[in-house]
Amino acid sequence: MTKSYTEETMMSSDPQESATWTDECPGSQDEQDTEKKNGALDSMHGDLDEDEEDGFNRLDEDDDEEDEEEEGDDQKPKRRGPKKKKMTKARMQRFKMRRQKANARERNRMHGLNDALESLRKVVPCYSKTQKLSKIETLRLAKNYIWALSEILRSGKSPDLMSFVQALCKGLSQPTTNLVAGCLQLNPRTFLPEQTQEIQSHMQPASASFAAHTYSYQTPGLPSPPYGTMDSSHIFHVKPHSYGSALEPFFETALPLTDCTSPSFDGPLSPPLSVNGNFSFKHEPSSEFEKNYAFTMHYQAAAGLAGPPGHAPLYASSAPRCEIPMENIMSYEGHTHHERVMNAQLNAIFHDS
DNA sequence: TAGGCCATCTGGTCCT
DNA sequence: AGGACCAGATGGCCTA
Repeated sequence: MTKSYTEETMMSSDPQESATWTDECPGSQDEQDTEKKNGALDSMHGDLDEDEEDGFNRLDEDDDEEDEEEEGDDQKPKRRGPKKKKMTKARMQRFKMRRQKANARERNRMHGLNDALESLRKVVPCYSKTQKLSKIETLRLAKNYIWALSEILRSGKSPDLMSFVQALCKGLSQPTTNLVAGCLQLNPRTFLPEQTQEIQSHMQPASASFAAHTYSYQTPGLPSPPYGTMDSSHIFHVKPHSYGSALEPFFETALPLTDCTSPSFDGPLSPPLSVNGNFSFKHEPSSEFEKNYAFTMHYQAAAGLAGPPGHAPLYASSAPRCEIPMENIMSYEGHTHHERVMNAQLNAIFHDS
């Protein structure tokens, strides 16, 4: 929705015509919804318009009835303090005008909030114009992403793609997890705990550490599943048509790897892979597992940025690489100059030194 | 049809 | 007094 309910609009709308003030703003579905809702609500007020005096007198009567219930004695004063002002037609109009202005402000405020959320969607992994993440999933994914990037900077070591995706998907719903995996062209089954254990055995220490972090936190207090579970079991419940099912029986018996009681981390992780899609991954399967599943991400020379000098070589690991067409991960269109600058900076982080 | 997600309205509270 | 912010309520849309 792009409509902006200006104060002029609100001010120009005669309260007497409140049932139709939104008719001046036809447009999108949202706008039409707004019109419908406003119309419905205004029609309620419209009823008040017709007999507003009666309506507010009824309110007063209700209050009086309450007083009678409370005090149960007609001889006692019905109300203490200043007597309620009678709602005259003029006061009713002012009230409606204030309410309309407040509603317009609130709409604009929420639109601003949604705009900010949309901006956030564009800078977290797996941005898609067609399949938008929900608000809550966007926030969770962003939190994971920030955590993952921070962890990379802190440790100066690059995780493998699997660990990164696991971190990204922490606490996310199953559909979102599938979406992230799909965006990264990963088989969600590779997140399975068993696989993770095997992966970790193949990992370079840094990656293993990263994965350990991945499973060392949980999202407490989240609502009903699939949200907020520390284990990754929901990740395995992928749609059959989305991914291979050769190992399905195996995964169905998978045991949770995660210690769901650990409060050490409250958010998911996400790899530096999406922001601008410029990271290079080469696929050189070096193990049977990797040949089957793995797209192990290798962050070139990520070390040394956050770590002590001379730490960089840690990242020139022998970990397998994969080449991921980043345009599939995130669309570049719609990114602002600022975002591109940020992407360039991130690239520098992972490619320099 | 139930549940999830969303936009909007609304009244309350706090701040300027 | 008026605006910002918040949370609850409500109803629409969509999907499994």
